[in-house]
Amino acid sequence: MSEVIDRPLRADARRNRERVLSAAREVFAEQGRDAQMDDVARRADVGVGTVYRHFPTKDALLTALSDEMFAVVAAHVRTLLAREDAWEAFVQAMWFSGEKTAGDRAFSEIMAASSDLPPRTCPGQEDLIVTVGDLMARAKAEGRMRPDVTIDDIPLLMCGVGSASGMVHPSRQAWRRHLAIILDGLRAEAACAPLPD
Amino acid sequence: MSEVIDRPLRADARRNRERVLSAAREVFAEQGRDAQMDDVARRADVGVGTVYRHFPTKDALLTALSDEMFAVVAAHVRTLLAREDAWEAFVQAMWFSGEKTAGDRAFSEIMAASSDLPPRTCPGQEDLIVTVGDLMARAKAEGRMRPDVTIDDIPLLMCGVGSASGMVHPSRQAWRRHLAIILDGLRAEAACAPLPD
DNA sequence: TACGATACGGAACACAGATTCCGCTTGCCT
DNA sequence: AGGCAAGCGGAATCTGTGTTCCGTATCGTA
Repeated sequence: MSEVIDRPLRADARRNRERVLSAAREVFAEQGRDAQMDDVARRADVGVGTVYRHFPTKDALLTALSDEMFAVVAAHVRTLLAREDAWEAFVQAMWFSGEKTAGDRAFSEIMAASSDLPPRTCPGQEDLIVTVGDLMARAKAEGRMRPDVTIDDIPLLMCGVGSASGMVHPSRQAWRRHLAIILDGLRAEAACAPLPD
Repeated sequence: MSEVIDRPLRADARRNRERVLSAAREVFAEQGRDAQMDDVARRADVGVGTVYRHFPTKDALLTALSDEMFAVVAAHVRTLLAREDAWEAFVQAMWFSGEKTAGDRAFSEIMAASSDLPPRTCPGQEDLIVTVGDLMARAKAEGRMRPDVTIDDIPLLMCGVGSASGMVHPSRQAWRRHLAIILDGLRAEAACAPLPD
């Protein structure tokens, strides 16, 4: 057992940690997961060494950012649970996720990552699954959502919206059209045949 | 002007070129565009040098494969033009593209590539655009397809299906559910509000 | 069969980008 | 103010891959 007593960070260290995180958010959102650690350091106005002091590896940094993203989305969606109209709440949840996903290249890439290691789950992600699952159950009960969709289909759909969002397209924000089509396809009336499988 | 008289390849060279192409098809389809040239060479049972003799660069190889893919899809879709029912033909075209895209990781990655260079176009791709565009126009005229979709939306949607197809999902071939939802969302009756933009 | 041109294999090289290392600086505590 | 552990910067290192090079093998022709 190594002693994991995390003594409070020194003031400058705490500050730098924040700088690194926020620089990383920007850099990875813009350039995707292939952005370089040096860029992050430069944007944070800090040496690479400092980045590595706070995040032992590039992957750790990306993981931190991704977990954070999930947490943000999960928190927002949780506030939608109170809505009377579950279908409407679900739709809002999707738009919010889309907004976040389409605006963050690294995040969509990470979601799409198929090859990578056993798919790790973070609290935010689990929370999201539960919350959205709840909305879906209610929306189906309302008769507004097609009954054959599953919570498992949602990450897939959002991942699609995210990865496509970087493509060239006459209209910026083409992802909105993409998501609108999907949402229309999820309505109860849209189901003209049961989903395969 | 350099003399581009391409004398016929020597017999063994022609054979090797095929081997390389077919190995590359497999390797890149399985592992995505990050697969290594060495792997391609090994699978083709050939030295790396040989791979490079036929394709001056990894990118050239990927481009060749991608062009080929577009050509295959375009050719198939072209045969659908004869169908009476344009909406049905369009649906078939989408399923065929999905089949091809979902089965080829590198291809979906290339389609999703946003950062990469000015988006190059190959004959197959242009043909595809024309052909699918025609089907769409007719399907709209039939009153079966929502009028606010554009040909420009299609690559986006397919790209989404492709990138999501690698995700973990209880059902293999989850991409079929994904595409089914999108197709339902493209029907004329599904449009409950015009697409954004 | 012999010869020259083509093609081949794969070790060696080059480069990019992640990660480490260590002498120097700075915050915190007495 | 002084001491020192915690942090910092960024040059140097290490590693994984694309690409080149050249001696050798093979093909096609006379």
